[in-house]
Amino acid sequence: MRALADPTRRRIIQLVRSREVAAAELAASFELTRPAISQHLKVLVDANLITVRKKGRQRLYNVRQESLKALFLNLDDYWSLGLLRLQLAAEARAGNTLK
Amino acid sequence: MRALADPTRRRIIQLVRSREVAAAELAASFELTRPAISQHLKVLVDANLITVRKKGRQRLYNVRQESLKALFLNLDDYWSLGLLRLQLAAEARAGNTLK
DNA sequence: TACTTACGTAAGAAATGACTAAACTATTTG
DNA sequence: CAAATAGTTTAGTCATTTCTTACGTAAGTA
Repeated sequence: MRALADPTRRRIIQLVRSREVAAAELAASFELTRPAISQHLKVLVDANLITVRKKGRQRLYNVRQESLKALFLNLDDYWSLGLLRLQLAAEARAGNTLK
Repeated sequence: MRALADPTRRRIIQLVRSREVAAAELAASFELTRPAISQHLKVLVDANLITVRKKGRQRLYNVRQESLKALFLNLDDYWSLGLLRLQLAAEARAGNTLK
């Protein structure tokens, strides 16, 4: 949860959400130095929110959707939000366009 | 999001999740001084995650579930987690015990 | 009115966090 | 092997966060 507190890290997650991205490419998306991004990536990896894979001399980062989902489901439960229940109703109302 | 980074504040949210709780009662649940708790409460109120109500000389705090839900739904969308979709399927599988 | 209760606010210390520049490591390329 | 590339690690700075103690305030009580 602490790992999600920083806006840069949240953007990183968004960038690696759909595909593997190399560290340099990530750094290019920000106005920060590469070490700064590298450190953010370490935090995210340590928090188990993203994965790293070595490919040649680059490191490819990718989101770990399951961990993010688990985190949210836990909080939903911990705080008795009934979030999922809510959405269930909303989708039923909307005519069940997906399934 | 930053407001949720602190573990003390997350516990506070849990404590005020089901009913209104006075500041002193909250402080008693932690090994922190009352001013410390008061400051955490301020952060949570400023972040619009909980509400305050004056009753005589006490201040009653209560969670603002809608804000929390909105926060999570936004992140779910921002990160394309499809969290709700996932759960929808799980519940259908479980036999739709709630509705 | 004076005292107590239930808080909040202010000021400052200490810890944590987010950077940068410089140095280091591993991998490919000439 | 030497040089370049892709990246991390280290050391140090500055800003923010989190706490405590001391003080201030509003509401009930004797």
